[in-house]
Amino acid sequence: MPHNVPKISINMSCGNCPIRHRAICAYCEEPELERLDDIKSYKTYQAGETIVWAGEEMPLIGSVVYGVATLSRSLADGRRQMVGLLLPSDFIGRPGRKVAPYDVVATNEVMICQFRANKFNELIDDTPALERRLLDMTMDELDSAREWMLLLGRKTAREKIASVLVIFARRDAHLQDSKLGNGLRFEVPLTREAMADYLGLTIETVSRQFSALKKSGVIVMEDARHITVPDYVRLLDEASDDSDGGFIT
Amino acid sequence: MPHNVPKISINMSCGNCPIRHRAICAYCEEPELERLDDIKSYKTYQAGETIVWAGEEMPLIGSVVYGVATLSRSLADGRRQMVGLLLPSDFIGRPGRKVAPYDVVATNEVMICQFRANKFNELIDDTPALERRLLDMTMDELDSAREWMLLLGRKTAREKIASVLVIFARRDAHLQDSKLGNGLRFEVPLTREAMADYLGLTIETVSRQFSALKKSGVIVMEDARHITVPDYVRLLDEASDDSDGGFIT
DNA sequence: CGTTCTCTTGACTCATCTCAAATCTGGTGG
DNA sequence: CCACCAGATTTGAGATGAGTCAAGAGAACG
Repeated sequence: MPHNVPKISINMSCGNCPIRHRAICAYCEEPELERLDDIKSYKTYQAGETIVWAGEEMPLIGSVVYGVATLSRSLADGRRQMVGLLLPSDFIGRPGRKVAPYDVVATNEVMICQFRANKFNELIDDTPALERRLLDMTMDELDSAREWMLLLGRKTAREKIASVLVIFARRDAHLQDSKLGNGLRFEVPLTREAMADYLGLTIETVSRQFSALKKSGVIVMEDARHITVPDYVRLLDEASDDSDGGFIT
Repeated sequence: MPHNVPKISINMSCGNCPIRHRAICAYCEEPELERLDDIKSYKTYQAGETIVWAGEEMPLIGSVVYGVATLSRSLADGRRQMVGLLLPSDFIGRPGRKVAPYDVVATNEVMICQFRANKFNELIDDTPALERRLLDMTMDELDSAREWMLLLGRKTAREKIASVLVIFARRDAHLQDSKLGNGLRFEVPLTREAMADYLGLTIETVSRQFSALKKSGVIVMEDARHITVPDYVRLLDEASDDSDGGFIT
């Protein structure tokens, strides 16, 4: 397990789980948590490991506890598009689904809180707190998928890179519990290839746009994976992200 | 009202509504339907009318009864991306949402079964059939949004056009209750501009690809809005849609 | 019949991709 | 400690798919 990751005992109970208040279980109270406790188990996957293969039987349903995984689809000739990024507390699977529609790949070491599928399907049917939480999470994902459609369909390569950097910056500030602002330094959690798949670009274009943003002074690159943003508003501007009316988000 | 649309009385009750078995109310039984009946009203919008403005207060929550509407987002400089197509039975709105994240525009004349927002929010909280249906519909939408991400990020202009034609063909076959197959003839329900916004292209490119597919014999164009597909599998092939393993879908 | 809107086509530009090679990095074994 | 290797990243040169700008052809409408 990476050393900068919360220590988790395999016997951990839901009550002291790090994603307790953001995951599918967020709206549950004690009695419901106990039922979840009964049907869950933790499993870890290595960096690079494919957790689920698209087109094959859906082998699990559960939540990411730590690590980053990607959701992606491919065309027959190998062109690949990432369709989602799974961060801690995000949910994998759909109640009642038999065949997986996407590949799920661990980019880091990933721990998943897995539920036994048939048990979970029963549980969700008579646990409104669980179902409502899943609805809210699914609607949030739908909103981000649509935001991503705007990026994929209409943004330039430079805007795409700036946009993904904003996302990484936000994620990092959230993890560190620090504020977004100037001088922010964070790690790029994906390879250039994964970013290319995420943004609908080639890895060469990703690399070139990093260089271009560096040359323009929008970012400072310590190395390929460590970025400092001298002027956060400038970065937001490069992303053409008009969702916020000028507020730092 | 267009003449080829089901006749709908404004006093129609849920029991004989054309979208009764596919909309948000699909899982409801008589008593629940009656409660919906109480808080609903039908409203029609003209072709071209903007039903909801992104960034403004969400003025309604409800279902499309007939007609086609589009969901779209724009960047500050006017670049526009469609993020969803609303067909009969599709749901508009999110319980509890105050600000609309997308523009909703009627392409046809559209009728919407509207619910009073606060009443609907109350109702969904104690009507599991309603909530479960909304969850299923939202998950379906998430799947199609992700499918669309693959198209936007990785398909060529020609593949994009072929893909959207497959969608129109399916929709038409479904409406007509006819089978998909060779010699299929259908109407293109969107302008070239709307298709461009849908596919992340310009209208010129859309037009050129129509011409190219015509020249290759993949489609026959009676006029700009009426297409015949001599060989349906060929069209599927042009779309590079590998989701089905060769079955006609 | 103009008028207006949608659609098509042409000529040219440019952003991104493709193919290829160089550089950097971390890890391995001698 | 150093030489070597594999994988990740960067950079260059040239090709190309889609965009831009502009004009013309249909179709719909009053």
